[in-house]
Amino acid sequence: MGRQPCCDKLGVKKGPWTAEEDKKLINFILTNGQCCWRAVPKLAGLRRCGKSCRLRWTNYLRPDLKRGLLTESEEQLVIDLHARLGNRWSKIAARLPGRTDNEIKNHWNTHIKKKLLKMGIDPVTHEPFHKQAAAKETSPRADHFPENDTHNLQLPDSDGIINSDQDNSSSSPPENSSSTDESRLLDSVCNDDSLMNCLWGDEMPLVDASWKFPSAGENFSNMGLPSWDDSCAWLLDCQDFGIHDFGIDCFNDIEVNSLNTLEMGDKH
DNA sequence: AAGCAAAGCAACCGCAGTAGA
DNA sequence: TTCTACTGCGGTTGCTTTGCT
Repeated sequence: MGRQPCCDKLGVKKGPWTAEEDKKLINFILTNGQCCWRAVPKLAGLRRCGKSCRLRWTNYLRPDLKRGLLTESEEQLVIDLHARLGNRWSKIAARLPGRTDNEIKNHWNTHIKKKLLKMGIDPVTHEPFHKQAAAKETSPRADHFPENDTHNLQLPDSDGIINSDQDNSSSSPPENSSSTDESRLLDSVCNDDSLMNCLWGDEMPLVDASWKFPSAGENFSNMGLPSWDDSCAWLLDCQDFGIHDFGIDCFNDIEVNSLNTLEMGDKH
């Protein structure tokens, strides 16, 4: 007869995670791997909903996460992907190793949207505003808000990918901005067949960032973690508690050294 | 230094699809 | 086959930080 509810809601803590909670969650997952999230809070000794644990882990604690602002090229990639995929942040995030959908979504809403508006580009349709205005005059059907304009976006095929021959108008850089370095970068990306194949291949990330979780008893040292440049931020976070508090003794000397170096560099 | 507003971001909410009982 | 939990996703909220007056 059904299953137990995900969490009883009563006595479940909400709001920002404390360092102590993070520590418990990381410790638990590093020891036991990702089992069913519903059981995690109980087993880890957390007064949190399983959903909240999963979110915290995937958006913040995962060791393969990059922290910090998106680079220019990442940002440009997001713009291009958004033009093709729309607000499907998880799909977009899948093409940017080490980035979460939440992070990209936030970055889009706070930075990229404004940037595009400044450039005179509608962040929803990726069309220059002047072009839209012209279309509005010629077509009464265009008389609606872009926010609701899902038809104006190219609908992807079953793989979520738009045919490139239909894509020229929506994703090619608008005329009034084509002289920027960013659009040139985008051009080069779009013109690179192998790269585009990689980009638009079925569920194929730019870099295989699929993060295999160690099964119980296994640790991270032999599972091909992403580069230390990419993942060090996570460890720096861990430094808040002391890395060995997690029982992560699997890091080799080089890794710990690089961590120390980064830590030194981070001091300001 | 204090107060206010804007920006940034972590976390929550609710819905939809999927899978198990 | 139906019901319900699980999971993932996108939208939204609200707290914290930063910048300005």
